[in-house]
Amino acid sequence: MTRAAQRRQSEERILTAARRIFAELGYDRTTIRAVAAAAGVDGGLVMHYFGSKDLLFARASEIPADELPGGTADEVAEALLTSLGRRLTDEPTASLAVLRSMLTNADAADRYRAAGEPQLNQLTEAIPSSDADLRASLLSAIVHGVIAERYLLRLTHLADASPEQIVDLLRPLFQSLATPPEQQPR
Amino acid sequence: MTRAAQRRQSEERILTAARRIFAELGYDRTTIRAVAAAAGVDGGLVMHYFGSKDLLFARASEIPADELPGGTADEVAEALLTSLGRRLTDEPTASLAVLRSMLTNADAADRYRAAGEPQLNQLTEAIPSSDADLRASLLSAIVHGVIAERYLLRLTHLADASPEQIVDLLRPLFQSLATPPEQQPR
DNA sequence: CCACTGGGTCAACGCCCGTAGAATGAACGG
DNA sequence: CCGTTCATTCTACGGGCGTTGACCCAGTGG
Repeated sequence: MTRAAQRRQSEERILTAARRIFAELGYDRTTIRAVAAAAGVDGGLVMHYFGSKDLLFARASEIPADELPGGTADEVAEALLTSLGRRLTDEPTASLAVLRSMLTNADAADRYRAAGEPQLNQLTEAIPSSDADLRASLLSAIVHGVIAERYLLRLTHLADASPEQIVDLLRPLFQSLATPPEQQPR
Repeated sequence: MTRAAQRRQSEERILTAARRIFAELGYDRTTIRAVAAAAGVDGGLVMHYFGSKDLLFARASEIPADELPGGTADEVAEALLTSLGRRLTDEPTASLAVLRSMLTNADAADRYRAAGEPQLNQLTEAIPSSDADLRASLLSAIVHGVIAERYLLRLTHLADASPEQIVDLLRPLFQSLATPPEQQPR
């Protein structure tokens, strides 16, 4: 195998292992040695490629931004539900790594805020109300609360439920938050 | 000062410092030395009194159970809102210590589950629906999600909002979750 | 007043971690 | 074919941690 390919493969194996272990144990409890062992390489190699544990975490927890399409409050709420349904269907390991670490690691907390900010802004703009920012924050808190308890804490009823069931139960809540009283149809 | 009083005072100072630091940094990042320093004593004394870091955490994070009165689904939902309002008004340090650590510490996760279980059961029993357990879990997830983002992540809009404002926005959501369709007045 | 209990301190041990740097050997380019 | 690059490993250092046990000294009870 060529050297370039070898390197790409090793980096990929390290990143995959890092994502899994960071998501399982959080930043503090994952050790570079453990990641290296899971990837089948030596710890020094991880250093050599990624520079430090912080940088490895940064690379392992890069999250593809899940943009919400603009539109009316109802449409944006529905888009947020769809996005949630997707994240409840296939487990997003990289964002779980951030979620698992955000309460005990400042970097992870920043990354969490940064990842949620565009969604938050889009929600805020779509909600026609003076307390739009608080409503948007509550929506975001609900989404992340559900994901955290399902995947990280594995509370049985949330872990066992189907994505559709959860999304259906949350739909009226999202509509209620997205639609202030003075805008609701009577 | 008598020796018994001296000891009680020292234990109390240690526990208070431990609660604050555990809530701030989480289990892993708080060191016994830091707790001892904050309490103005030596690290060895903490060991002497509490036996181990785990036991100290257990003692520091004892949570007074916040029982929900029974009743109809609506009443229980309102009681849950009241309880939330109380927790949004005066910061519950001990339960923040658990919350901060639950994603990275198995003990904290267990304590979190144990603390939420009675509320969860009471909610489940009050909700007249086959998916009552999922609805109750969602309610619990929302409560904890809001508290976590307000106190631990300090997302500005949630941290700045008044408890009343938050409770008022959540009331319709709680009613929606507590009242399944076939029970709703038309 | 004296023997003793017990609150409190201090220094040290053993462990694990992130990180650094030298060493090795196989792919590479001319 | 040979010098060089580079993927990879190995060994070690320095620091922080939980935990331990010896030690000191002020209350305490008789």
